[in-house]
Amino acid sequence: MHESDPGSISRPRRRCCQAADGTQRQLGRGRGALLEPALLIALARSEAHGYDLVRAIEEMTGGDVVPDTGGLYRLLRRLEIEGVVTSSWQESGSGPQRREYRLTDEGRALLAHWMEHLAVRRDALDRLIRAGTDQSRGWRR
Amino acid sequence: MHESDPGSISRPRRRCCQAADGTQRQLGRGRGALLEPALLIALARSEAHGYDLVRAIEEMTGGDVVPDTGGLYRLLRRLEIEGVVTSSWQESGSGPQRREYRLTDEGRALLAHWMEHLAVRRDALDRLIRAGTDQSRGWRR
DNA sequence: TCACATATATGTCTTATACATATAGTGTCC
DNA sequence: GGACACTATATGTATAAGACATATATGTGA
Repeated sequence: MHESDPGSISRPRRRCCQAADGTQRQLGRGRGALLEPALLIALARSEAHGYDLVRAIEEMTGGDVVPDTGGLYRLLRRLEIEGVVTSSWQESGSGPQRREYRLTDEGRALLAHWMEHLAVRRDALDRLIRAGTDQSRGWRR
Repeated sequence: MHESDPGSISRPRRRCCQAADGTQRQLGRGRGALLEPALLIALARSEAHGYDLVRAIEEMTGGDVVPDTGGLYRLLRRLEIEGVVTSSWQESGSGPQRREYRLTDEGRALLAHWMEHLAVRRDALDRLIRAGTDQSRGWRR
């Protein structure tokens, strides 16, 4: 019907990233779909427990991806249900109990799929960045 | 409490991408947070109406980002409310009515912010891909 | 008349993400 | 021994993006 005017204009405007405390910990409002592949890559390197994975992922991405621990554990649970990882409680000596996760064959297959995927996404991202950079250099139209 | 075993194991397993029809149109289950920056970049190049933007974005990303039209129009509306774009109906001759969008100064500022952001994300993605590739080459631990 | 392309728009369900919070063990510093 | 910090796993919940279906209107060509 082609109607409707947008409401009465401008607001504070959130940034495209930014956590609640004002720090920039997330990638594009946190959404870059990097958590699952990062987790799989970390686990392909070595079996690990959840808390380790948080730091492994942070390190692998140069500090740019700092997973939410809640989300990470939920993701691990989901991946286990889907047969991508298996887990077992460690009967270690000291400290709180820890669950150790390892990739299954299916998990390795999924990782391989993700790798192709990330390459495609990087290409798309590169093209976008180039388009945007050319733009700001000023040769319009 | 540390309890709970995940349910009775494996399921069909969705891919990390794939649309409902089996085609691969999305990036990582569609979530790459590329739509907003792609739209801003396209609009920085030239004012345009929504339908054009779909194709411009597709072209800019080498066909890897095919925006959902519904989401795109909703995004445009949101951006207008936030003062990032302005729009006006075109009184063109033939065809259905079209709304033309252009970036505001605030929009250009947001784009600049996005550009820094995309660069960070690309670096994170590169590190991830490198970590995963090294991994599959087999030098474990 | 019917299909198709252009063009804008809404309805709605699912999922990820973000953030807060709960819990428990272990060490340390005063 | 109490306060605190760190390790470790987990749940509750609100929001927002995304995916898909569908509605609408105009115009073209078979």
